[in-house]
Amino acid sequence: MTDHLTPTTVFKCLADETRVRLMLLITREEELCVCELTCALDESQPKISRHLAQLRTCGLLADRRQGQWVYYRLHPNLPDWVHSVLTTVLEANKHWLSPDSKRLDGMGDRPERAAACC
Amino acid sequence: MTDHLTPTTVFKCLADETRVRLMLLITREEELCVCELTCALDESQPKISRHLAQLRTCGLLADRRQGQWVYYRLHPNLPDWVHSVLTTVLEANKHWLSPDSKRLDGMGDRPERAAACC
DNA sequence: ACCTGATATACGAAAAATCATATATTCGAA
DNA sequence: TTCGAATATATGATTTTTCGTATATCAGGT
Repeated sequence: MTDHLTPTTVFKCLADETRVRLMLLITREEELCVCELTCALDESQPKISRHLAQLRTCGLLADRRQGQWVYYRLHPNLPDWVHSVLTTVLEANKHWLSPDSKRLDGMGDRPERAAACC
Repeated sequence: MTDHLTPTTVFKCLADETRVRLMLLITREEELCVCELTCALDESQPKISRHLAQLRTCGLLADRRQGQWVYYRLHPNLPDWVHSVLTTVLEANKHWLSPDSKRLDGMGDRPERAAACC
């Protein structure tokens, strides 16, 4: 499903400020819910949701619903090279991402993370 | 000059089929002139030239004129992470690039490469 | 100076991406 | 079953990209 990810497709997905930031934050944090991402990027909810949907449709992200929250993570079948690109970019651009990371870290009332269980 | 390359800028540059192919070919071959790239991608000269200009303006490519030919190479001051992304993508997508590589390898009358000298 | 091949740019037109706003859906609690 | 919080989608307008074609520039040879 994510095997037909061509370089063009992947780069088009990342060719938007909102979407790169989303992808890098998720790469860093493993899993984040929509409200956390909305707060981190300080953008409107529909905007964040629309971009997440696009990343999910392309196969870069996978989502999981838990109660009222929907958590997004890197798609488990992401090709190695895509994963490698993301971590490389993240490592070299932490400063660029820091406004978002800070808002995320300073966010109160973050929803409890509970692994799919019980 | 290429230090202000943000992830967004870089990915926007790569978010076009023609431009990724150009970048990956140049990454593989070190240096190529416009006519070689035009032949490899099998596209019109103005189209190739326009995309090369865009990549040069963004600071991803540098050019050098030698006689009637203009050679393009990765910009010498390219940040490490950009270089790393390019080689990663290239290694993992040789098959995807092969139609272009083949046309390039099969091209007759390729202009002589002469290092800036004499 | 003139011609030719290689490359670059200008100019609309057409296509694609993005956005704000409004509205729908879904879940949990009351 | 009604309500509110979290998330998703639809819609139409606006902006951005991309393209084909025509034209300009520039170097080398005659």
